[in-house]
Amino acid sequence: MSDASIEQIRRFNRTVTARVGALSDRFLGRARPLGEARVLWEIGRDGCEVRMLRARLSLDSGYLSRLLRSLEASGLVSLEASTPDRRIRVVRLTDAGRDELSTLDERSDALARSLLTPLSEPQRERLVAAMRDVERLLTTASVEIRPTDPEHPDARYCLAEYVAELNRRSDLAFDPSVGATALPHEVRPPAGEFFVAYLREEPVGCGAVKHHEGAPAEIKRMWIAPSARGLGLGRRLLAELEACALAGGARVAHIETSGVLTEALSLYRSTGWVEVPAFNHEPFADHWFEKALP
Amino acid sequence: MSDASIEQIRRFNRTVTARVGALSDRFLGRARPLGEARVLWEIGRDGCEVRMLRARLSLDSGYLSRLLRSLEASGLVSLEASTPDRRIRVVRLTDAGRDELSTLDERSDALARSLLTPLSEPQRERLVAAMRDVERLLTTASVEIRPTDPEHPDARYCLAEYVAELNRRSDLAFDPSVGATALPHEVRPPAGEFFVAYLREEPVGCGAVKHHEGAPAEIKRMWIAPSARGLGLGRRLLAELEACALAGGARVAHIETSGVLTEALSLYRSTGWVEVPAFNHEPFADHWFEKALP
DNA sequence: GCACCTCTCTGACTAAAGTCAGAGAATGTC
DNA sequence: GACATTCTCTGACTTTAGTCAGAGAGGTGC
Repeated sequence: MSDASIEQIRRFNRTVTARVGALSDRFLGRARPLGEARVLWEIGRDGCEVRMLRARLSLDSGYLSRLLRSLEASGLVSLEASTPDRRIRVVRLTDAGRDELSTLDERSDALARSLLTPLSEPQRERLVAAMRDVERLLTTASVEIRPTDPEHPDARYCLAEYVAELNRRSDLAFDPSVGATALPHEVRPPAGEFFVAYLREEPVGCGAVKHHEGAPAEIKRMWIAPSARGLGLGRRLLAELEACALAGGARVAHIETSGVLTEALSLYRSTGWVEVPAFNHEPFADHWFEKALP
Repeated sequence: MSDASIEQIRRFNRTVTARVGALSDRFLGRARPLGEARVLWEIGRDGCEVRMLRARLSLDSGYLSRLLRSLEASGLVSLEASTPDRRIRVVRLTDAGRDELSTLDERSDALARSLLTPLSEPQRERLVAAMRDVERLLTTASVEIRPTDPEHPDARYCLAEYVAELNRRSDLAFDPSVGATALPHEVRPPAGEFFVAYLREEPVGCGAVKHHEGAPAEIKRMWIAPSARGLGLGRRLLAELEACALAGGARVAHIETSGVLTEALSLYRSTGWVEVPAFNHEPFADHWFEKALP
């Protein structure tokens, strides 16, 4: 990480927050306090739980409560108790709120246009492409991979999605409870470890390691949410899992997978894993890989 | 300007202001209101005139006055009257202020590092490169080209720099008052027009048009500040001047220039101008161009 | 010397943003 | 059924941010 990189990022921050940040605040905030505009924006067309809002905007509960009250008084949102759990409140846009959001959208478009108009066509293309890169890489950088209990709701959610995806893509019905080889206690310290990848506090991937004293560690249940693919996240998660296996004392790691998971196959092949003969009888597996950990 | 471009910019704004913007506010602002931090930052190591600060941060004079008072009370800055004009006040950082600025710098570096660390080396390189592109293109986009009176101080500044540069780069001494062909009244409506390019309210380029009823318009005094080169600004300024010539009724435009201005030569050649025999006797000129306006 | 600038400061405001402690309802846990 | 927990709301605050009108000191041009 060179000084020149750091310097470049600082220049970027300066230019972008000055130009985009300040402008977008002005654009969005006109005629409505910025806080309210942000809330309105974040609620979105489909409504949203209040606690979600609080988490996403990281606002004080009292403050948010007041903001919502003010929006309700202006007739832009309506609040109601959530049906299953009546402590939770759900906020929805009224028709007027949707109109307001549309004008916010228009302003946001106008801002975007104001950035593009002074540029020539090739410059515009380069700007948009560069913005796409920055946005994707910052998104990638903001993913956090955290050790999580395999029975934590987020872990369960990921596992369920993983199974659903396998079944969707494969003819064989995969039932994780039949011949289960990654039971909670097997991927929980000290036997192993389970990781969940979070993007803005939402689970978007998982993976597990099973330690085996004096034998290769196993990497299991690696999954990335479709919405988070193409960010290079798989590579990062895999590196994390390998590091975990190594830290657990393994010198070699094993992975088995199904040929229907084509992204996984190419990921393994491009990161130093070599295909080996079957080393177990996982019913859904048809490819087996091995890697020597450095 | 496609919808996809607009959409991409909106996504960018969202991601970047959420990630970089909010973070950098938090990073910079800790233990000190953001307003004060920004002022401290903008004063810089070498001190600065108060009116400069006001212009650059576009703050109300009363508000800035109070911010400076508060910084002075914390012992971070000292104020003194400027020596030539005692109305103007100059702010300087004290030793404590410089320390404080260093910690701001460190935080800014830490922020930059926090963006890079989760990424792989190739990703880092791409992020930095994309940030450089975005920063440069946004800078370009934020340049405003405004019609300005040729005797306005900003216009005079640009002209003086233009002359100085010609003399620096050429053996011939160029004296704009000898055989002057772009006198103020010639490049002021209705006879012509003078343009100044502003970047953050500072003049970074100029150019003039002289209309000639029923004859080719002349483009004159085109100059871009060295600090603003490489932004594609010359091309934009030239387009503006051509548009002005066209709006003034010309169907053809003329430019003469000196071979020492190599960037200008290649700009003209790459934007549809064709070299023609000398059409005037400008003492410093050795290349003459013509372009049919669409 | 006079009128007219320019730059800065002060006082008197308002609005927005954010914090904190605690109350109250609904729910899950044993 | 008691108890802890979760989620939301209220009241009482503080701090930032920003605006506006006007005063006063210092300059410039004639």
